[in-house]
Amino acid sequence: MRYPASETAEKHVRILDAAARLFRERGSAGVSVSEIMQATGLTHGAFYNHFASKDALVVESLAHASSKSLKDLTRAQQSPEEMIAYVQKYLSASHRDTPGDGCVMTALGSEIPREPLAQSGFTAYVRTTIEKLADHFPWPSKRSARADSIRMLSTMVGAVILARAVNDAELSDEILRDARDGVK
Amino acid sequence: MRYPASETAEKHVRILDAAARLFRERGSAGVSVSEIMQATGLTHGAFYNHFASKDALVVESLAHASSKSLKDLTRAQQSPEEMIAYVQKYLSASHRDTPGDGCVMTALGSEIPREPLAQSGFTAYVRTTIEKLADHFPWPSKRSARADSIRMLSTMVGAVILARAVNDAELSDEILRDARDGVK
DNA sequence: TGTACATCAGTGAACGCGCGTTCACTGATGTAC
DNA sequence: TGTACATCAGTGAACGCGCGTTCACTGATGTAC
Repeated sequence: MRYPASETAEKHVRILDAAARLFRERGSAGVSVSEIMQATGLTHGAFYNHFASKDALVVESLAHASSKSLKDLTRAQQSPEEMIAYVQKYLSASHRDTPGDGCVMTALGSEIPREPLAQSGFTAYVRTTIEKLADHFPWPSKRSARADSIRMLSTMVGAVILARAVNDAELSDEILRDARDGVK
Repeated sequence: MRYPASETAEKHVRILDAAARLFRERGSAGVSVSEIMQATGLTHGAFYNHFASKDALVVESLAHASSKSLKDLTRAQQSPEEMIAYVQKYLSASHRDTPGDGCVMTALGSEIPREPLAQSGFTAYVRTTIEKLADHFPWPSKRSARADSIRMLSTMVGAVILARAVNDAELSDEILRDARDGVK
């Protein structure tokens, strides 16, 4: 049957939200179209009224998630203290424990090379993050800010990925703690 | 038909080698049992004479790959210069461009949390790598060597993952270069 | 404002496909005598 | 040393399953008059 036009756009966003969360939690190959549609309260057949293919959803949902993360970073630009807080939160147990709400780089970093269609969006996300960190984090020298930003982002991404992968809680906490201590 | 007993063990290792390479290149979900067996010159049916399941192969082949990587690191323990060279090589374009021969952390880091059976082996690999870097890399202070080692490993892993994921060659090179410069 | 009809998002059965896994069969190897 | 037979790794057809995708159908919504 036909549905109110006002609801269609809202459902589109709900699919994106559910997909962005599930893909970050389980990888794009680890979630089926049916599961995503079930999470939005619809059936799988309706999916193709919203997206051309699962691949297209992967691309769009990761861009969606990245854009949300960038909004948080943009909000933190207000002050050096908030930039430091942003990085500390990135390296927190709560970020480690909620990949579905977290950064796409840490949730899917090692899978992106195998998703060629998602690489351009991902690259833009990495580039913008590097620039914002370089421009607004309180670096000792402005001359080396960009290189410092790249190194810090690499440490953040690597630390969260390792902290999630390791099945020893103490080692995981230690990795995050040491990474945070390197920022202070 | 029956085959020479001497060849059986050798075939087992060939399966492990092919699996370790393909899994690092394409992820464990991205490679089929048939492909792996084809890569060793056998048919898929023979697989179950060597391994109980695909999951078991994932576990064993990643342990196999990790143990090979650790041998390289152990070889570098001979001198501080070789430890620095090891890290520089880790952060090289050649490591970035050959994930099938490279470090399991960078090839599969963000997928390990979804492979519970592989986590124990992975954790042991991370722990040993941290310890070897802490013990043999020329750190300025022995007191902070372990925390420095964890930070450096995080940077190495994050930088190679980002350098592989990004589809802009300049940015990719820049990430590796800046990460290397942080080590010198 | 009321009526008749076209629209189109959602449903759920059905599709082809590739996957992990099983199994009856093969036949050279290894062993018992 | 020679012979008879049991062993067992490899083959390839077959299995059930879940996947992405398609499609005929439904019926409330939006529109034309």
